[in-house]
Amino acid sequence: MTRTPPDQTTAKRGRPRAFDRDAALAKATQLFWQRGYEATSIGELTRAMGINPPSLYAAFGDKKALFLEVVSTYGETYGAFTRQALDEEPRAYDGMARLLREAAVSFTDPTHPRGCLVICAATNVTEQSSDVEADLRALRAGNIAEFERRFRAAVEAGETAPDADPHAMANFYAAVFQGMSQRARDGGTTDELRAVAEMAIAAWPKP
Amino acid sequence: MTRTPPDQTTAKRGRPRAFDRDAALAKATQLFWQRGYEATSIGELTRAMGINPPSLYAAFGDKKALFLEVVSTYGETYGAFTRQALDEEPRAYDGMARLLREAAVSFTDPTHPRGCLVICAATNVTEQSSDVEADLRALRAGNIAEFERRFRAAVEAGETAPDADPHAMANFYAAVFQGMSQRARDGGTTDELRAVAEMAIAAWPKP
DNA sequence: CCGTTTCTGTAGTGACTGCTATAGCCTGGG
DNA sequence: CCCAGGCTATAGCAGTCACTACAGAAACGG
Repeated sequence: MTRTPPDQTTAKRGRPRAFDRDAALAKATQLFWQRGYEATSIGELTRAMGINPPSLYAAFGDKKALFLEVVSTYGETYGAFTRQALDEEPRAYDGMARLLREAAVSFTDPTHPRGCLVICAATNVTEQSSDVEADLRALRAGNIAEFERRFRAAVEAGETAPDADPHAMANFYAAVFQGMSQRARDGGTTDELRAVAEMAIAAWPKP
Repeated sequence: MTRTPPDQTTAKRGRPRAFDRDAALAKATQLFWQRGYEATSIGELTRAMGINPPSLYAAFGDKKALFLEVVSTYGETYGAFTRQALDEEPRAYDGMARLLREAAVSFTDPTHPRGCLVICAATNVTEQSSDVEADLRALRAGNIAEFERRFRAAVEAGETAPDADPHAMANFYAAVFQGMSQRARDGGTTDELRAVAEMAIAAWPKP
């Protein structure tokens, strides 16, 4: 293990890297997001990134590590709106409504691939990549658990009908969110996704 | 083009087939359903079907044709409940409710892979299989169009609020259905999917 | 019996997969 | 100025992919 993780502040001995690491990562993100993990080959990646295989492996480790880094930065950029919506809105209802409405826009944004990378980029996978699939699955499970915690607090705070079930609500809104991603991939328009969001918001068990 | 399509009633000249074509197709269905189209290799298929590659190609054409035949029989068996629910229930509300409740059971049935094959078996795909992806996409689009037709009739029949939007409703229930498939793939239980179904059913715009 | 037809297993095809050995290039520190 | 360190490109690794040429086996009609 001689490879240094992304750490651009250390001493700069040796020949400097000839490409922009962040720009290359962004290119990889686009490809993985569009085609998925296994359907994107190293050849496609290096071509899009404008580098040769040894440079990719020196900079990112291997295909799996590159993908996980893509997923990580995705969560801090494109996918950050979900956590923000829940964190910044005082009431769970407002947070979930904002989350779904912003998803309708983000999932159909023409400046990047459609849908959510965490949901769609590692679904059809061979046995040898089942750990990558499991990683994304765990991310999704964490998000749903976050939904449920938020909803449980909301029920206790009287923001819902008193008999509302936080677990059921978390599963419902997760299914709607993941369904919206799927619909976006299939070509659903922003307005169509917005309509889905509004019907799901209207299903909130009001107090 | 000397190959004969599945036609077991024609004259039986030549050496007879040594394996059960339907049983082999069922095995292929399980594999494609579980892993997806491209992640399932001919080697895995022939091993599971108990035959050699030439037998597979003689009986089914090629990988793409085999998959499409799998999809076709899937629609007449495992996936038939969706059409039946809408066709057999006089009221659209009852049809959709039944469809979602049966999906909660079917998507988590332990006797076969989870979720819906049409939704999940060709999502991450290379360029050379984009036609397969498009085929399933078209099937999904057809189902949504069917939802919308059914809902439009329901609105005109006064089975909903008068200002209900059939297009929005079709998109909403399609998203929930596809989301339930995704949740099932991620390990969601029958009861959790049932809870999702009930919240979606409760969102029906009642008259 | 023969000849035709179709299936079967063996053993490959070329093209691609993720990945890397090697050698040369370019930089810093001493 | 030299050398060590890290990046670069070329070229190629073993393995797998979907698919098939070939020859033998098993059924039919005549």
